[in-house]
Amino acid sequence: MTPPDPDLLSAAQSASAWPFEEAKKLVARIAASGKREVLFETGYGPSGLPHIGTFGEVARTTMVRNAFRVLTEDKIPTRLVAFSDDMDGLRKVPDNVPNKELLAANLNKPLTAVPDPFGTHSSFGAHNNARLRAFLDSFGFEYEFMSATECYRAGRFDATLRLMLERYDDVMGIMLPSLRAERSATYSPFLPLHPKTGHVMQVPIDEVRREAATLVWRDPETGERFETSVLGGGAKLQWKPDWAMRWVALGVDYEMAGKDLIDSVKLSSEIARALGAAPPDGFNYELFLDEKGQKISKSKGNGLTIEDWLTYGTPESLSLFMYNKPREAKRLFFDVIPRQVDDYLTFLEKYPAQDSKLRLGNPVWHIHAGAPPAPELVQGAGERAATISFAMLLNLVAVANTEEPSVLWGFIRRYAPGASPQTHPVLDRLVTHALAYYRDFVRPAKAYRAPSEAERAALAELSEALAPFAGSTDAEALQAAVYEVGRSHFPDTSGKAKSPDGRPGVSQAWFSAIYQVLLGEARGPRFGSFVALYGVAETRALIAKALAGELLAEHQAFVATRAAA
RNA sequence: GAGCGCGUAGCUCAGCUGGUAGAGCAACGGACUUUUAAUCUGUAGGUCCUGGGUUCGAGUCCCAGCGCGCUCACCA
Repeated sequence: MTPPDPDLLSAAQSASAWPFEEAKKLVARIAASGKREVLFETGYGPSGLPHIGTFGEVARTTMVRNAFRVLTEDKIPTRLVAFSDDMDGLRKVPDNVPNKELLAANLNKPLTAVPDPFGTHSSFGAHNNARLRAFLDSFGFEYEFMSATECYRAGRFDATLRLMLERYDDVMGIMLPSLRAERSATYSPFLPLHPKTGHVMQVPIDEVRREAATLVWRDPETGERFETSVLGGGAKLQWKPDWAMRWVALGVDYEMAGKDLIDSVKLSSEIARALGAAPPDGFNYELFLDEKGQKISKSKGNGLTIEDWLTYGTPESLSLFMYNKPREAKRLFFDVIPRQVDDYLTFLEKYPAQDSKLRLGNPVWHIHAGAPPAPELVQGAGERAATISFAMLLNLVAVANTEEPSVLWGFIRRYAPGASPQTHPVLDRLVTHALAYYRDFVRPAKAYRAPSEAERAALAELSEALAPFAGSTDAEALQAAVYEVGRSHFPDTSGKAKSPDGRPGVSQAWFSAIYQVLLGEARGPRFGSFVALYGVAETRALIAKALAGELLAEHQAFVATRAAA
C-alpha cells in the first residue's frame, strides 16, 4: 500500500470510481456497528475448477478493499476470506475429470469425503481447493482460505447453528414462501449427514430438539430413524440458510454476487436478520455473456476460460475488463481482448502525469492496488517515447507472417532501434500474445493459391536473383532485386509508375502474386524488408515450397486439422 | 410473473459529481515507401430511442412510454 499522502486521502473522499462508492458504504457500516475490522468474503463452490467468474469476484472485491484502506488511512484492519463450500454433496460427476466411476460411487457425499479422482489430494474437494489457491496465488491476491468442512467440524459454526435451531420457525417462515408446494412440503434448512453412508441427506425433518441441538429424521430408503446432532459437522445447512449462517458466524461485512443470485441474497439477508445480524453490504454484478449474448456457464462450457484470455492478453487486461462497469452485461469473447490490452496500456501511460483525483479514477490504480508500475516506453526514431500498442503488434505480426518472436522483434527494432526483450520485458510478453493471436486467428484465415505459369517463372527467377545476396540484410538492395525481376515479367502498362531512373515501373500484379502465393495474404509487407528479416536462404526455401505446391498443401492440411479439432 | 441492465457516428463503444458531442475500427483524401504493409496526417458522418418534467442550461437528474437483452422462480 502506498504511504499516506494527504493529497490522495482528500481525493479519496470525493472519488466516484465504483470501488470507492462501495468502500464508502463500508465506512458508514463500520461507523454504525463499531466493529474494529472489516471482513470481505468471496464464495467458491469446489465441485468444479476456478473459472473466469471466480477471478472477477476476487479481483473486484480486492479493488473495494483497496479503496477502503485508502479511505480509512489503513487504520481499520481488513481481511478477505475465500470461502470454499466444500461440504456440499457431490451431485453429479463432472465431465472433465478422470476416474468417473470412482466419483459415481461416491455421489451425495461431501466433496471433502469424495476420493480425489486425480489421486493427488486427500479428497476431490481438497484437490479443487488446492487448485483454487494455486490459481489465486498465481495472480498475487491477498486472501485467507477457509474450508466449510473444517469450520463445521471444528465447531466454529456451532453457536450460530444453535441460534438457527432456536429460530427454526422464523427461518422456515422465510424460506417456505419462496418454494413451490411440493418442495416446501419436504424442505428443511438442515441437511443431516447419514451416519452410515456419509451422504448429505435432503430429507424432511420429523422433529427439532433444540436443547439437544439434534434433528430426528428417517432414511427414506430403509425407513430407519436417526437423531443427528447439527453441531461439529453432523449436519450442514441448505445453501441460502448456509450463506446467512456463515455471514453471521464469521461476521462478514461485504460480499458481492452475480445478478443470478439477487433473490438468494434477499432471502439469505432476511435469514441473517432473523438471526439478529446485519447482512453484509455488496452489490450484484452483471453476468458475462458469450458471443451470442448467452449467460456463460460452467456446464455449457461456452465463453472464455481464464487460460483463453491469458493466451492472447495479459492478466492486467483481464483485471481491466473486470474493473470496467461491473453492473453492465458485457460480452466476454476473444475479440474484446486486444482493446482491453490497449486500454490498459493507455491508462498506464497516462497515470504518472495525473493528479491524485484523476489517479483514483484511473483503472490502473485499482488494478495495481494503488501502485501501478512505470509504463514501458519505446523511443521511435525521431519521435517521442511512447508505448507500443497491441493493435500495432497485431498488425506487425500479420505482415511479418511468422510465429517466431525473433522475427517480430526484428520488425519492432526497425521502428524502435533500442528495444529488445531484455530492455522491454512487458513488450516481450505482448509479442508472445500477438504471436498466439496470429497463430489462432490470422493464420487460419490465410488463403494460399497456386502460381500461374508466368508467376511461376518469375518466382523461380526471383529465387535465382536473390541467391547472390545470401546472408544480406540490406533491405534496399533486396527490394531492388525484387523490382528488377518484376520489371521483366510484370511491367507496368499504365505508364504511371516509374523507377527513380526513369525506367518503366512494375505492375501491381507482381506484388499481389508474391503475397497470395508465398504468404497467403491479399496484402503484405514491403518485400525487401521482409526478406532482410526473414533471411535470404529462408525466403528462397519459401519460394521453392510454393513452387512445389507444398505451401498450399500444408495450409490445407492445417485448416483440415483445425476443423477436425 | 418478479428483478437487473441497455438504447450515443456505418460497427464496437467512451462520455466521472449536469456546462457547446468523443475514441477505435470502417469510408474517403494526403504524406512517406519506386505503386503493396506499418507509421503519420486530414475529411466526412450523430433529432444522443420517444414524450414530458426540474434547471439559466439535460446525452447526463426525475417520471412515463417504446424497443432490445439477460437473470430468477429445482439445486448451488
